[in-house]
Amino acid sequence: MRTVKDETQTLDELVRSEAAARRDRERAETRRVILDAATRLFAEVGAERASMRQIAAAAGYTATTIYNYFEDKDDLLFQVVLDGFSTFGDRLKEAADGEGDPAERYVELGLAYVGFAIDFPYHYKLMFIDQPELLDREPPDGSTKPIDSFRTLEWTISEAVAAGVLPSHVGQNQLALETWSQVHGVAAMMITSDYLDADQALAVQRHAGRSMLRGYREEALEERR
Amino acid sequence: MRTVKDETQTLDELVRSEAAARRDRERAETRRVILDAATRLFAEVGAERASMRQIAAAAGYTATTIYNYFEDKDDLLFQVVLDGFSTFGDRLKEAADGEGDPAERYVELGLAYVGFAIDFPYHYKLMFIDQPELLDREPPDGSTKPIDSFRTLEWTISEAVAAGVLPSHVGQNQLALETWSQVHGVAAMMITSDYLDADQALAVQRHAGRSMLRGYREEALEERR
DNA sequence: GGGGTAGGTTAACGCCGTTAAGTGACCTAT
DNA sequence: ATAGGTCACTTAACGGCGTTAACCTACCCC
Repeated sequence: MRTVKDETQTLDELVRSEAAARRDRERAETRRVILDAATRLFAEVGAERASMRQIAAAAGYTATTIYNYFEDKDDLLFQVVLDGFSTFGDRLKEAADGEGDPAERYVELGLAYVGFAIDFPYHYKLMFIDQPELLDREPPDGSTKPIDSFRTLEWTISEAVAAGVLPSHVGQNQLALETWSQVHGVAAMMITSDYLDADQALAVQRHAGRSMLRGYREEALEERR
Repeated sequence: MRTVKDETQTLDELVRSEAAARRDRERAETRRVILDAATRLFAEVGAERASMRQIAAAAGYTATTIYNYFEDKDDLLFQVVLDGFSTFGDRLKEAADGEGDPAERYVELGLAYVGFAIDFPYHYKLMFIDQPELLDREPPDGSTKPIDSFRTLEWTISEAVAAGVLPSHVGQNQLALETWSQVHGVAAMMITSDYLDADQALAVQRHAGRSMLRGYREEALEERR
């Protein structure tokens, strides 16, 4: 009944590898389904109010199944947040790579930041308001840390300093913190309070960002006198 | 056995009113004990993680007793937040009434805002980050709404506009939103992230606030040309 | 002194996140 | 072909949560 050893092994391995591949595919698919359900529910009712049982039911499973794919609720949240940071990083990069001089790009970066908060308010809330400690968590798969999305900001600022648009004696780190605080303030106010809707937030950022830059530029000019 | 009608009534009423007074006093005292325990626990472990049972135990009661004094956990939280807004309003007023020209007071107001966040980080977190919807809630005892604390900000801004330090064509409401967003950004970053400690937050506010003002003033000057 | 009331308790409900144990289908190997 | 093992998934349970209902008891008032 047995064929030559080589052929048998080859067939065996083929069968085995195809089975393994299918298992992997199905596993990834289930993981995706759960992750999508979690993202939707976190977005709709907030991270705290979305329960594991609800998420599992939305994905077509019972709560305990989630623990086959994620460590716990916190881990599930983290994976959702990682998706958010990926988009966030892309948006910032896009804005920073746009046309215009360093000053213009500085302003555009602020608008892109607020724009992300407008387009993904629930992600923003998770990433920067509710679970800011995730900013510093190391992704298990070795990809870049969330906080690295901010390299774009630092780079844009250093270019602006080099161009003489921002003052150099303040320190680039402090300028980055000031800028980040300012844009985060607008985003956070829009998301958590009723006093700033999306349109107002953009208007506020447009004017406040330019005013900030204007003040900085004045200081940079003085610096060179 | 009965004495004259008048005397009897007087004595009766005296006894009754003293008993009632004692009841009221004890009731207020118990309420205070619970409120203090709640404030401490909310501050120490966060509003979400502090349970009614823990708060009650810290106050020397069982959980259900709290419901004799507060509607529910949310109401308890609100009362803590109201205390915070009282202090907050005082701090802002103090800064706005200080010496100096309108420009100086504008900067000082921003520093006072961040200063409150530094001195009462847990209150700030409850008031503006975790439960911002309480900003608009009406206090049951008819006292001023939390959001009214911001009248000081609006007043300071309108003085600065009148003095020609801030541009007038932007609108005072928008200027207030821009300013509030900026200071809130610094406060929120300090409290929720690890990238800004108290000293840095003050340094950031000092410089960013002045830069902002500088940009605004430039614009106000142009306006009059 | 008897009845009502106010402040406190215990017990319970239906949630929550999470773990342990069990079930059944499919894979593997003889 | 079938026994054994693995893996996805389920049910059951634990302790804790916010909150309500029922009860107890000490005091106030008539």
